[in-house]
Amino acid sequence: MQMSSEYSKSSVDSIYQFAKLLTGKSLNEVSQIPIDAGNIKSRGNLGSLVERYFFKHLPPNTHHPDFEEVGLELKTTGLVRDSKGKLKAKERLVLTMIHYESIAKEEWESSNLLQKCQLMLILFYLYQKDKPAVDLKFPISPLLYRMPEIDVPIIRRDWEFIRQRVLDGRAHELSEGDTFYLVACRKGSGGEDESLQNQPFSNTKAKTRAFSFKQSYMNKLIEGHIEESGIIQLGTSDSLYEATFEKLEPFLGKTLDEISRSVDYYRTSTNQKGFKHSLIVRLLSNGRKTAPELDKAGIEIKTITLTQSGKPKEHMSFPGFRFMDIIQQEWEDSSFNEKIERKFLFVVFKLDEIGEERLFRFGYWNMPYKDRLEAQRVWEETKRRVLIDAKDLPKVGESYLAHVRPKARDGSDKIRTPQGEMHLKQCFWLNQNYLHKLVFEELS
DNA sequence: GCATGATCATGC
DNA sequence: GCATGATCATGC
Repeated sequence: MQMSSEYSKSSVDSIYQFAKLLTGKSLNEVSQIPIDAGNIKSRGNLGSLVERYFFKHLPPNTHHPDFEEVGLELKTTGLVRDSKGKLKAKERLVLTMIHYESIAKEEWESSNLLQKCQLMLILFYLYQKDKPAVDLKFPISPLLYRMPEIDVPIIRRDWEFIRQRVLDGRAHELSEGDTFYLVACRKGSGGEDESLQNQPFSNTKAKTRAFSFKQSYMNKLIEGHIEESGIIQLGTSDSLYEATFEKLEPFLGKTLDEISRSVDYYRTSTNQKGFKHSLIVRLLSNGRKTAPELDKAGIEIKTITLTQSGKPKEHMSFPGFRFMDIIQQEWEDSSFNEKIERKFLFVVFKLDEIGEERLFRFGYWNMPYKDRLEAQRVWEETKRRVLIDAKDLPKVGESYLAHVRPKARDGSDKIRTPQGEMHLKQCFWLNQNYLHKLVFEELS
């Protein structure tokens, strides 16, 4: 992918857009400065490596946010997969140290915590044991976290609870279970003397603590973020899923042109009807015309384009059939049956306000049994009617699932019917309405 | 806006 | 030359 080497530190959006370039990559793959030998092997501190090698930004050594000018704090945090393959927070997100002396004098509105954490850019990397930090990938797009209005009262209450403990001279009694979203977590090494601090209203030393968001709070954020960005959560770590995800996810929301440029493959004619399909194959196969791995798995890549209102622009066609063939076949060995039993990879585009197509979502899918029965019904009905009158075949209104329509090279692409006439070649189509339901109910 | 009819460029 | 995935076009 072509990388822009510049971003503006005075624009949140610019920083955010720049950060998105990390999506699907590791720091090593995108770093514009060679990474020092010492850091190449490092297994920790990815956050500061990202700041140094990716953002080329030296954060202020103060309690101000990393991007001070726009009040944006940068966080880098780990993800792991649970047993079902879902992405989860590896741990709590540490926000900022608690200074017992100063928090006692603070008000919520002007608190250090709020200044630092109401606007954060959170980068999620996929944690892998023993792997150098610079090789860890960022599998999902960064999250621009603005403390949700609905969460503010709870976080504020948590903050006030912790502050009150300090005011009561009970900072040493703080525990993670005290609060709901925001917790005072232990910070520092083994709990030896050096991790003890003075507190203003008691002579008892208190453990060094930092504000952090609970792991469960992080999981909620991640879940919401994944859903919102249309990322499909795949219930498997199968490498094919993984590979597709890594290739497509960075382009969610991107225009067709941007995807086109990324693989250096362009539409040559406005009438190139299979262009998006070819483009996606190239994107998935590192620029090749075919994706043998997906072919081998019998995966059927289909693109769908939605109008601004979210309806599929077209029905979806399948290979053409010959009248003289279908009347001799059984459903089980028909090509339509063979096709719909496959696993599909749907890649969905949507027209934006100015008519530009953007990658909207994608996902694997296979047709549920009940719908396969309906497909069979339409197929049997087609076979029955071809024998009677090949010019009268199931129309779109006759099934919620599929219908039959022409599929020909041109007006002369006609074939013989059992009635002895020549008629335009036909194929099965999945109905727009069915695709619509599928995209919105089964792909997310 | 929908149903139906009619093709298009590509790649093997 | 032909199958394919997909889109364009027309009429109501």
